Amino acid sequence: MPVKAGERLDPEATRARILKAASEVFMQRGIHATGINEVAEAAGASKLTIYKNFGSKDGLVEAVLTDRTQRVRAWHEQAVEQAATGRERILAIFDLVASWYAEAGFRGCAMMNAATEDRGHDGAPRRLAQDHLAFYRGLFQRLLTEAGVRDPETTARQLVIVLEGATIISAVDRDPGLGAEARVIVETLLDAA
Amino acid sequence: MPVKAGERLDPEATRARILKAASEVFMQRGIHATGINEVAEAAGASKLTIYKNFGSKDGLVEAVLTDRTQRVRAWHEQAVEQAATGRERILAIFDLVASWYAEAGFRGCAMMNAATEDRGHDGAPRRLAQDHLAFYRGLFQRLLTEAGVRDPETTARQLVIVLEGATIISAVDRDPGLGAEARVIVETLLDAA
DNA sequence: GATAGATAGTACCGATCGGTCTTATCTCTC
DNA sequence: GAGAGATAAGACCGATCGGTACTATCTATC
Repeated sequence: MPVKAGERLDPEATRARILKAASEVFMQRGIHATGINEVAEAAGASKLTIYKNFGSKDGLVEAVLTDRTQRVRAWHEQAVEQAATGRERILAIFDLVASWYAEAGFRGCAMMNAATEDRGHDGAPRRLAQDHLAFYRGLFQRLLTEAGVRDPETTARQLVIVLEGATIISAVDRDPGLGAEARVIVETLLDAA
Repeated sequence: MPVKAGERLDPEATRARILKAASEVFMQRGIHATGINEVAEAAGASKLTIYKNFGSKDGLVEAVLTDRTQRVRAWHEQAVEQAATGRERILAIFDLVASWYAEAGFRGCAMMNAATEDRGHDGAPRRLAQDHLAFYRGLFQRLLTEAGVRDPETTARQLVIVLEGATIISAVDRDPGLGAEARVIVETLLDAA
């Protein structure tokens, strides 16, 4: 049948529903391992609607990753704003990711995972992953400058290394404790900076 | 034709040749994206020989990763033995990985990449990746104990985070400078430990 | 209420994948 | 030199994939 009986006809909501379902199934099973039919079933949408909205699987992947990085950035900006000092603001980022590690079904960073799956290509996944890393570098550098650190650029790069290292190990080992461990490293690096 | 004319008939060498070719093509293009036919062509072997030796693609993947983790461990043990003090030995590990980051076509850690591609399954890739992380933890803990660090277990976990973070960022950004950056972090952590 | 757009469901297509099988030809061992 | 094992080359199979086409039916708009 067409349009589930009694439901509103809302293209925006349909697109958002597909994005959410695709994001979840891509994260849990991997992008390459997930077929469009699975996305359609998970989203309660038809393949026609998916291709009307995103053109191709690559287009869907790019849209999912773009949506994801934007949401993650917004969450970080929000968490930072709710903390007081420069140092507290930096630690707030690691408290936020620690809460992600503790979520059921945590599978790492969507952008790094996609870039890893798509290695060998220089397409959207790798570009978006690089942009995502650059966002972290910029955010840390801004906060470190506010905190009066001597070399914000260098320390920012160090914090990104710690963040991504904790993320991938947490995903592989299914260990939510990496959030606390990363925080300890960050405090040491901030003390030394 | 059969057996390339004039070549020795050496099953061990054939198996090793397939492992090497599969390892390279898997790393460059991704495991999921690489078909058995591509492995066969890269190895100069037939599909029959591959399936005789490894049973299935999963078997080949497991053999490649097992071979890889063993080689990496041996290289690390060797690099460690050639350095003098406990601290120098730890830094020797990061000098070794820094040289990997600088290699053309560096694509990250084979075990982490495979586990990421295969997320959603609890098969050999994830198990071997966990074993690989455990090896690093054990090696660092041993060296930190030799160096007289107060809490070798905690510091070892910190060093693994730095190592894996630098590795994935180097792979995504194609930036060999991550090796030097990781070394600086490690020195800071060792000074504080 | 007529028209247009959005959508579900499903069949379908060509390509590719993992895996099997056959054939022929090489090397090695006795 | 005869038999056994190893190997290359490639045809083949069923399943699945990304993507398209078609039909039917819903909602939104005028």
